[in-house]
Amino acid sequence: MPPKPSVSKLVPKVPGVPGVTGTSRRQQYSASTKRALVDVAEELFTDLGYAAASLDSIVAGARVTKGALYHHFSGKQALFEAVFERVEADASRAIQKALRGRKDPWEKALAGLQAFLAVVQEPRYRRIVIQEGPSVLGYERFREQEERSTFANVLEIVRSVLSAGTWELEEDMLQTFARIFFGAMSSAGESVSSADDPIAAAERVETAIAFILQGFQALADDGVPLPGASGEPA
Amino acid sequence: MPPKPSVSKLVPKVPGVPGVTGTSRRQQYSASTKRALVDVAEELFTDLGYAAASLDSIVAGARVTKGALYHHFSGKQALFEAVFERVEADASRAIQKALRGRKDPWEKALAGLQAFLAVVQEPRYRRIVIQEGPSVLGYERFREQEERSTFANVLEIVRSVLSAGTWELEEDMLQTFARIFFGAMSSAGESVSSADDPIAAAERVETAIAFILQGFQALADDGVPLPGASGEPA
DNA sequence: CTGGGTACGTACTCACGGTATGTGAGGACC
DNA sequence: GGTCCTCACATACCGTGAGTACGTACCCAG
Repeated sequence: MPPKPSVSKLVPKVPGVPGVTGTSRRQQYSASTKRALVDVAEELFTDLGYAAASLDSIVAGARVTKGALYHHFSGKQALFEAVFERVEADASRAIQKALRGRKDPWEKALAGLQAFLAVVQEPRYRRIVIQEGPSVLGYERFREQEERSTFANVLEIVRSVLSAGTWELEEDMLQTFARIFFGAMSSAGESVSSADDPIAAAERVETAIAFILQGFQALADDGVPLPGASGEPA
Repeated sequence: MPPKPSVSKLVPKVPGVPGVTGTSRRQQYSASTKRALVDVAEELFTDLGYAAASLDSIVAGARVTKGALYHHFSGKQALFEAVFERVEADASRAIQKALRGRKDPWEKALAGLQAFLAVVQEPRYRRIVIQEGPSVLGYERFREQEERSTFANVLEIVRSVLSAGTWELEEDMLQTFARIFFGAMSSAGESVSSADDPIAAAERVETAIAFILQGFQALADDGVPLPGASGEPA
């Protein structure tokens, strides 16, 4: 027996800007429902976690059915990836915004650190990227994603800081330092967000990182070469 | 209709040491099946991940039924926790073993670092603890577990190193430093295990960490106090 | 106005975690 | 060495949720 489609319950959903050229109304509707799916998915994944957020509840929240979901995404994991990428992109933008304008490497580093610590506080970033990301995407895909978003920022900062002291060091070693700092900041960020007093904890992290960087400077002043350096410190 | 129990297909499983006192044969059998369940679960969780490893496949591998599983564990998550705790405990023991005997804090730090890097290479540790741990256990429980196993080792090392230079610093700040180093080593460890040349990567990590610690020493020699220090450097 | 294709909706299957209930082998006690 | 009780499982079943097959209404081109 064919399903009874009932009366057309088409509500205009989102009208969209009328003056937009190039996209038909159909495409606008489609993009709108896709966005709605990602929006609801982000919220439910954040609140309940990946496993506990059922597709039924997601499509219900977006006021569509599974047919729509499987039209736009190949499955639950693909939907999660879309959410993941958006959260990561937002985080990356927030950090880059904090970096904009700063010229001094050390100032950049501090600003970047603060922005990163702020991002790690966001529940959606903690849940979707840090907590569920590795498990759902698998480590390989997870690393690939981070590599070209948040980690890229850290790498850039570390590069500018380490090459500031007229050091020239190998790319491998720079990557290693960036990894170390990235991990340090991630872990520190978590401890900040779960601390009783996050503000004080953030300050402690900042002073600790600053202290480490200060040590770098002291070594540079003493003429100690960076490991893997091809040039000599000033 | 009551189930037909068929013929008793009881094979002796594991005889157990006959001379063990205090435990009845029943208890020995029970403990043996429990161990078998955890063994198989560890293997399947490592190879397939938490979600993809079905309870049916686990009980089949252990040659029991779900009745046995639910007699020993309250559910899938509880089984995972048992696996998790064992992997963590093994890792912690491995690190402590590497530390045993070393007296010099710097030597201890290096040995601990090497042991940690070795542990992070193990597939089961990577998969169960790092990858699936936060997602399955939830961040709170995950942190609690790490707090009293692997992280405890790192904390001890950091404490001995930082207090070696006649520094006396606040517990909060020490925790912060330990967190930072723990995260740094975790992240570095991952990059090591996924590198093309893990041995060279491990060496880079060691030199990088050593360089950071060297910076600490340089600052100490220059009379720069550690942040949050109540005492003065020598 | 009419075909075609897109963007869904409907109804279904199957796998998997969890549960209710049965049962037979220890082991304690007399 | 019989009796009885309990523990350590086995069996059969259920609900949920991811994924799928298929149908259909609406938009746009011609």
